Amino acid sequence: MNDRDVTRPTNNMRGIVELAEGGLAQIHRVGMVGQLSEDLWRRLVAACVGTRELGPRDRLTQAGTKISHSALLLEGMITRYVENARGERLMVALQVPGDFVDLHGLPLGHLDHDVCALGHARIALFPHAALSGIMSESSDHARELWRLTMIDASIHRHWTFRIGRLRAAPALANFLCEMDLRARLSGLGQERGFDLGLTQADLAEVCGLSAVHVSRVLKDLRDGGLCILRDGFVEILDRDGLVHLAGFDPDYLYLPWDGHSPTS
Amino acid sequence: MNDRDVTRPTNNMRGIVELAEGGLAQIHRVGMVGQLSEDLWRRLVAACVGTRELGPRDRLTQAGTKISHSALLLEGMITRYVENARGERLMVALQVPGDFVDLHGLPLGHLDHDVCALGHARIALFPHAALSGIMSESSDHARELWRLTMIDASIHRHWTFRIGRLRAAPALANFLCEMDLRARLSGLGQERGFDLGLTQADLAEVCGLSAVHVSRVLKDLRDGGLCILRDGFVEILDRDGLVHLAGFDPDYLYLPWDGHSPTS
DNA sequence: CGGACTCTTGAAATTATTCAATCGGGGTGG
DNA sequence: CCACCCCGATTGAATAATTTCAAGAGTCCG
Repeated sequence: MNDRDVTRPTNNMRGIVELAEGGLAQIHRVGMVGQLSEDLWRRLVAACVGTRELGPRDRLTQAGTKISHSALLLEGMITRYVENARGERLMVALQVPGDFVDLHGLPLGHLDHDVCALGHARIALFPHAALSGIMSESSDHARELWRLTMIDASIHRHWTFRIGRLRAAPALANFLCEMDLRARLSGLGQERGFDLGLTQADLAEVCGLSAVHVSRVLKDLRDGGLCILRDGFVEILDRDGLVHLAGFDPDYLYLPWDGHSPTS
Repeated sequence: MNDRDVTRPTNNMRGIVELAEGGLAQIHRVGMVGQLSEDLWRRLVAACVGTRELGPRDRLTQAGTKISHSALLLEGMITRYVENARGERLMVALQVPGDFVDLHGLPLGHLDHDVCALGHARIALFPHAALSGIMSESSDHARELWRLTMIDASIHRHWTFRIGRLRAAPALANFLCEMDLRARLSGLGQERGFDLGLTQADLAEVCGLSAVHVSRVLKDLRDGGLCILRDGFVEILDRDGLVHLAGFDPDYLYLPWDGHSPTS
């Protein structure tokens, strides 16, 4: 219980007045949106109505609330989590710069989960009306946006697999491998490691473990010379060893150079 | 190991010659596709190139293989599962009649997981080219199809939550509640219960448990007067009790009458 | 300095897995 | 027809994995 209470999101929604107009020039392409066509990207930049700053644990969206905009993460990290009536909670996704955070809100209208910032974050906002306009102009663009959300769904599937079939140590290693790769793709992260803004309690919520057990497993990874997590920074000591322990295979991320063509 | 080997899928792909042409009249609308607009449904029926019969454990699609058609499940049940190089395996979705089985293959081009029939199943096939045509004619239709896949993703999230945060008994109860509801929506399933074509080993793969433990937990549910699973049929004795144990809330299924409008 | 948060560690309890044996039903080949 | 075998389910016992409870150390910050 205490593990959970300490990370409750705040409800500092920050008014629309704080939108930074003219921030469009600051929208650079990294990570996932780098896969989009030039033409779609230009239209997205034109459709952006501004950026917004989020502080730690600021909630962006709440389950069940209708939404009219979708957000692209520019800086920082954002978590999406499911919580039931009993307060049991699990993170079901983690977004890095270049990820759309709630593009699925466009076809769905409202979300089934909450969305909140982990540390400081900056997002770009796109009105659903404008996105719908882009979709109706070009079905290729519609498919590109659809595809982004389907990669997100693929990641969901592998998170399910990770939690359901891997033991604590391989599961944590697997998660760290995924984030190491995604962080490097989004411009964060170097050969040495990457900045994962998570506490051990957060990691527990990602992997369906208790915070205490995460502490023990991280000690094992550390003692095993695989990686060290300190102050939110994951230092990779033995990437091959980590990948092997995790049984990590990045196919599910649908990276553009993985030998498959994206569409038929 | 043995638990897994016994349920290995067969590779009886059944040739395209077995397509039952003119089976279009047999495509009735149940379950999820009942949410689609009349107009889209008509176009889908026109785009269908036939139906196909699948036997128990027949594999429909394999991870990594390019696909050119998507399938709508008409009868029976189909499972989607993730498997890693070590043979560890987990079911990540279960489809009932009225569900599109691999519509996400349209924007993705190939799947990250395997798809196979549980018992006997019948599917309707739609060429991606025809579906792309439907999408380009109407962005409303594109959005409807997109929405179906996003509900699928929502279910993924809640499967992750179930496995990551619920104990064995609540998790199994939660899964049974979901399938009870979805089976009734797809025309299977009565007040008394529903036909879930799963063995205990299958249930273990759904909930990330061992088959032995599933057996024990089912005994507890039986002894507790909640439900009885026999020969694949789930008899619901105390639906409220089951829902309570599970902490089940069906919001994540985005049912059309749940008080939210589907789109903005 | 106090308070909140994070991490660590030990010990006990709980939960789930593994191993192993058994039992019954349904099919199959002799 | 019957013996046999495979599969699914069940149960016990031992083991392993993980959680919970509890205490304490270090850090940051007002």
